[in-house]
Amino acid sequence: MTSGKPRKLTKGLFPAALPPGTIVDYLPGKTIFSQGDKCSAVHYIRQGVVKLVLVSKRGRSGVLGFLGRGDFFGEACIGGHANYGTSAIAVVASSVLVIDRKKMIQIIEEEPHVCTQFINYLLSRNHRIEQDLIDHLFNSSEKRLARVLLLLMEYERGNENLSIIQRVNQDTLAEMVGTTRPRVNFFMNKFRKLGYIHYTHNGGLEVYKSLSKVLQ
Amino acid sequence: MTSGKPRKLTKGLFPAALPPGTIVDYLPGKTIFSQGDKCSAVHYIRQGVVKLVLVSKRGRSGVLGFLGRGDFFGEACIGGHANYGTSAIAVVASSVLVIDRKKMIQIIEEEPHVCTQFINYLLSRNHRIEQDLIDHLFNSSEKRLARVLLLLMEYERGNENLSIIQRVNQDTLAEMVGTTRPRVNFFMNKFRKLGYIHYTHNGGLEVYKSLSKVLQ
DNA sequence: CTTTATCTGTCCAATGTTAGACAGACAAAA
DNA sequence: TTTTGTCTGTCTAACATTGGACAGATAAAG
Repeated sequence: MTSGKPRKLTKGLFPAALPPGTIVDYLPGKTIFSQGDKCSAVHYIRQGVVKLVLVSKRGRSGVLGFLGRGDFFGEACIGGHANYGTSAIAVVASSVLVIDRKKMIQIIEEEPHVCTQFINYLLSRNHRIEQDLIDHLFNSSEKRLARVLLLLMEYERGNENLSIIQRVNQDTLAEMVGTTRPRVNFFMNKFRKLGYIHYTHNGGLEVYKSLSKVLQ
Repeated sequence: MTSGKPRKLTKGLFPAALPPGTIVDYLPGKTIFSQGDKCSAVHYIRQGVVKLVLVSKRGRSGVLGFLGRGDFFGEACIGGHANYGTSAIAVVASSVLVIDRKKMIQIIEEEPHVCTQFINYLLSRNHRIEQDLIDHLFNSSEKRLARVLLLLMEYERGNENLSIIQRVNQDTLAEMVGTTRPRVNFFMNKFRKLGYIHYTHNGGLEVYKSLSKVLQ
């Protein structure tokens, strides 16, 4: 581990080293924790997809992002946050390792290997959020929608069962993009007319690589 | 450090523990590194304010954020990024500790204390970026501008010399908010008419707490 | 079967935003 | 002094977006 070569986050490397915790399974749509709940455990996704949802002061809700296998959430409690800042909701059937905050801090302090891995994870997570911010800084909602769809397709590939896009409706897309549902609908139809996406017979959604043309 | 109490990032705790590096001073407006440069060192702000600037594919530029004393930047290279993703520019006279990537990785691996502190830092940084993203998800550019001004005033208070806001013109504000300069101008005048901000005789800008009313 | 709930497709008026331009104020440089 | 550069204030037409509504399709629940 003292190699000078750039190291990348190795997804799924954690489970072995992680402290013992409770494994909890969630059905699609189930709430794992709610915004404002007391923040006492770190969560690690063993399997599945989880979305982080936020409700603004004025009651609007937004999706902060989707997380998949190997991602942590609720990790802010390590840094001393008393309450979760978002709700976490399972998008597909998901298996989550729940690790007590104290245990997590302990193992981070005692296992240099876990500590450096966690740093790598945080850096990559950081980068992802930053990309989202950049997306909002530069792109129109049409482009943001295209980007969200393309990102979702990556999760799709990671998961064997093609069930994610089935579960993400135009409302959720609007919350992710930060716009309204009619607007999402407008662009979805546009993308369809341009042949960038396709609605399958069984209510699914196919996103083609050509959609990336929208991002110029 | 095995206390169960929530711990917060202690700003300015790093310097003693950080590996030896080169201290470099920058004058206001000087570029510390440019987007695309080879990424071989982590930077730590001993004193001053630095902004991270990004140029999009289509040539638009945006400000990703301001960083102050105790913040790191260019830390993505720890995670294996080969090039800096943004430019870093000194906003006021700044003193920066430049730490070789390998040395930083080494000390993180060898000093549990540094490792946990760095994790705390990354968590807090993460939170800040997330707040920016939330801002873009929910707020209009008027509110984002108000928020940016209020955030800048916090830096102002941290620094003895009231020189930051003097250096941040409407162009930069537009880049931070993700809108156009005339739009910024429009809102600035609106805020002024409402008595939320005030242009001082010497070209400075005073932001009053009442500006937070804009954020509802 | 009927009801209920959910999702999509569509429309519209009001509002927000962009991209470009141009003039005036001002200070630093020549 | 003149020039140059930078910043603010202002305007406008084109365009993007919101928020609200409503109807139809479809599937699940009673």
